[in-house]
Amino acid sequence: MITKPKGCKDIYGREAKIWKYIDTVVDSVMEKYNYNYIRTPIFESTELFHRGVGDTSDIVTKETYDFKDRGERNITLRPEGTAGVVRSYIENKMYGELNPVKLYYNGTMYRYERPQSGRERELTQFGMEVLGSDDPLIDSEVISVAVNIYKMLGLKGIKVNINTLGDTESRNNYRKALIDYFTPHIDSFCEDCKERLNKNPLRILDCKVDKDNEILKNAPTTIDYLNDDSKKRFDKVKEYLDLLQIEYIVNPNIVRGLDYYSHTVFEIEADIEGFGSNNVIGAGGRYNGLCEILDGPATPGVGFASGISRLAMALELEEVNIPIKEDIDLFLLYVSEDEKKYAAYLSQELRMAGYVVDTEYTNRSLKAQFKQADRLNAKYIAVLNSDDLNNNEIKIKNNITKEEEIISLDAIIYYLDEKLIDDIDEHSCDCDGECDCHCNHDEEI
RNA sequence: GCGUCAUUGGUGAAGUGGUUAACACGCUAGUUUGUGGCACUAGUAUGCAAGAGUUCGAUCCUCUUAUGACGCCCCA
Repeated sequence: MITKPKGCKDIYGREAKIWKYIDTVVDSVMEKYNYNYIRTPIFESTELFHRGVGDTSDIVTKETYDFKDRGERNITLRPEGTAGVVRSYIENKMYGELNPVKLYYNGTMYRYERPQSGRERELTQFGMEVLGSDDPLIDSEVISVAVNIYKMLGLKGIKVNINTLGDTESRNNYRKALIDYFTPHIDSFCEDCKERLNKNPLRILDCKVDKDNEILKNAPTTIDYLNDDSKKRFDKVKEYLDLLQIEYIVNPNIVRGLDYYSHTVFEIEADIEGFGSNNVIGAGGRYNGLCEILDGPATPGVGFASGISRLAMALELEEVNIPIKEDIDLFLLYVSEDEKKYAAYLSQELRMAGYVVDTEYTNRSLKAQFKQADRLNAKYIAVLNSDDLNNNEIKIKNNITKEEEIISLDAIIYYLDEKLIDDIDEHSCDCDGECDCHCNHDEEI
């Protein structure tokens, strides 16, 4: 048997519907904030990611899907969305357009990782990038978009952690201060932290092993090393977040691994039982240095990304009421070939008129067809009977109340119209629109 | 790259070094004569992830590989 590659997943059935629902919410919120959808290639020149990420971490050396194509070009499957979007911004000279450029994407990413909770080799992320503005309001807006998407989805227990790394100067000073601070005490830390000391000292701050180490608790924080401009900037971000009524926690241990990050960084957690060791559902930050690294004009940027798979998991764990259509309007049953032909004709007519109609395709017994109709949650069923059809009539049955009526074939659309509109009025998610379930009470998705 | 545990049918799974791999759900068909969902009956793994080894004999023991779940490193 041929199986899917390691760390990949087939999304189908109910799960696929949840994914699609998340996509619709993402689209609608992004559109309201006037972000434009962008699709960039799933693979890019290897150099794009190598340059963007630098060679300090394991990312480039062991965690990307790299290959040579038949033309000997070095290709990498995109491991994240930002680099491709920024490349596109530069290559298409979007900096000459109305700025800032506000973009969002939604697509698959590829990381050569060992699969575990919330980690797959093929993952789907949506994200957003704003290029061409250094205004702290944009930082706040990006965070608020993220939070509002989660709220619209119906997630509760959303926690925003923010921090600032300051500008390059502040960041470098801080890094140096951290090394100076930890070096005399490094023996009391775990082996991994000893490794991190010179490679990536910021990572010591969120070490899982040493999280209770007293020395760690008294470590210098980024905020102590901010220069005045950076400090003011961070205050502004917080001020705007307050204004937007986004709750947040300043968490000095939030860091980003890569050098191009500066100023605002944030992670959004969802407090959900059974979510594994890592409950971060989205993260982002400002990357004012990236555009230049990629040979573009110096352009400030800020972005955010979130994995769909974990969001879907979160929605299921929280038992969020998701408006998923799980029924059909009408199921047509038949026995003879003539009736089958009429079923084919009628189902097409009704589908074009806007109804969700299904019928029998495997020539099963009538009994089996009734079962099938039930499994599909058909609201109405109709057994096509040649005698009725010859009289220009059809027997249609409400599959919930079991009421049966014989109506004229010509009237079937009017009949369904009337009946199904009634049903829609009655539709509710048991909360009468008063709770925060965010389900759509007026239309079905 | 490292570690722990796992892998039996469409599904949930029981089970044992020795001829027919339990039970349940599901599915298909029949009893039912063109109005079902109940009930009853029948059918539904030539095989216990793959390969190699130990053994008279292995689904069960050993090794290797693959995949999965979870964790470490890393985390864009």
